[in-house]
Amino acid sequence: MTIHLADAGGSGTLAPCPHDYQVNCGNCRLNGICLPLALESGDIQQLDDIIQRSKPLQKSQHLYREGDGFQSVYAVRSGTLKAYKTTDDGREQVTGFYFPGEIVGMDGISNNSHASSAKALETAAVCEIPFTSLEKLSSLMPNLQRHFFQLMSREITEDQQLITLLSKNSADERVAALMLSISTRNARRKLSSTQFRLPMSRVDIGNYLGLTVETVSRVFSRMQKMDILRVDNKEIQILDVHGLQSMANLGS
Amino acid sequence: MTIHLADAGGSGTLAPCPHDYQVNCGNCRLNGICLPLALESGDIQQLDDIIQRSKPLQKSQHLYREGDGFQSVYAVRSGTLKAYKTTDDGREQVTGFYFPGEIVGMDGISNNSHASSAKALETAAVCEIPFTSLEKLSSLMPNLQRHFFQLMSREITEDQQLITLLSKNSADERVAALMLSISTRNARRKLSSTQFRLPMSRVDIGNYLGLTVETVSRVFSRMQKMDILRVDNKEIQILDVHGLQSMANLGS
DNA sequence: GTACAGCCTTGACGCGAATCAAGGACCAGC
DNA sequence: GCTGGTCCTTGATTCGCGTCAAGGCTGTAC
Repeated sequence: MTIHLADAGGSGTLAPCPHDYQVNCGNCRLNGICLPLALESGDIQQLDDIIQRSKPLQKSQHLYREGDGFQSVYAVRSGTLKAYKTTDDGREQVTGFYFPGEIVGMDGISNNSHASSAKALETAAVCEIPFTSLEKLSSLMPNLQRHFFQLMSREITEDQQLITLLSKNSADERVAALMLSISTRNARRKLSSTQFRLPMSRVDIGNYLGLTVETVSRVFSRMQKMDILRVDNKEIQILDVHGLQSMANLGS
Repeated sequence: MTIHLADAGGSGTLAPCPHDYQVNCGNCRLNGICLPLALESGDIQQLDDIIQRSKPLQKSQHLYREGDGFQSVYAVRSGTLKAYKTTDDGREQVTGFYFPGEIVGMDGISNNSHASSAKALETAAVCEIPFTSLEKLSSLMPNLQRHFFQLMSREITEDQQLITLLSKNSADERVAALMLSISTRNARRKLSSTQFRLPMSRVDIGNYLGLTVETVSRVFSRMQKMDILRVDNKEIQILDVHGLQSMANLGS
């Protein structure tokens, strides 16, 4: 038996990867929802040229940490990441979960340093996109520039939805909204929208939704009792989508 | 007596303004903190050429409404705006306050339609920046492209700070943090950081911070009793900055 | 001046989620 | 197998803020 992965388990930044894992934007099955969206094949090739692929992150390994110098944004290729900030008193605010096809790291652009940390919730692979290269390419490719503006704008509107959720909605509504969000994002990737495994812990969910673990757990129990969800540890099955939607009770 | 301002008081979108109010980016005293930041004078002229200035908005007049088609972003030149979303049940979530030199409307880029409404809290003037023109100019001027990326990224990090505030901090801490934020933004514009008039109502503050009017009012009373602030209706005087900071108890 | 509307403040009370506490389930390592 | 650690669940209690209610203040129109 041969060990292929040298330098495994390091907790620092990514090491460059000697081989490319035979993946490129042209043949990646996420290219319809990821950055290459709206690019023509010639342009995709150019984008592909600036992207660096490295060995996967292990569970709980950091992609970057709060305060690290900002160099790149990252497209998630597989697995899930969480972005979070740590407050003075050591508590954690999760600012987002990132699934395959989604871009993480855009909060580092404003100060040239990352405003949050990003950590793998399970084994995860990312495509590193050096930002200065992306900027140059964006100047040449209006579609890319526009798409990246749109991605940043989407991050803004999603954050604003979370703000509303935290400010106006009950614990039940918050958890229901998160389940629906995960369901929708799964559907985008042609996965089941009614049955999935949560990549994050109850603590992470609580830290994202502004709730304690106990409350999250109680909400799951309640939903199970109402036959809206079947919950088996991290396995979730949505039994009643409409029930879940009316429980989420989302504004506009 | 001659009336110069025709078409006053309309509640719709901005009417083009026949004259330019003798303002341009080159001589605007906000150009050190606004979009022209980091541009050379020749470039500033080009930026100035795409900007449309129109007559001021009256108090409570809308700049745009949720769902309106997205055409432009806006730089605040004077006065204050609030951005907000209305939930199904008619409640209002304020997503931000915008002071002179700040850019509002970036949440419309992702869907080509505004995700929130923007309304003047007092008489306010804005510079309208048509987005397609801004995109073209950005392709030609790397500094402008970068700066606009940074502005969007800052909006993201600020939203994330609000998320943390809503999720982790008490009513006292939230109000203290807002007062400090306003104080800082005043300082940026060379105004007093310790004495100012709040442009927004208690209701707006509550809708921004996820609190009720009553709670906001109680917090102000408490701060006054502790000699941290002097509150006279909308006039605020910060008596003890350090007290206010420790009350805000902000993470990282 | 008076009247009215909108905004702000203060008090009494109740509810929902945090906190505190205990125990069970699952997994990795031995 | 057993052990220890982490994660999850459930119950009892507490507390901060929302809700309800009443009244005062400010500004504007007349």
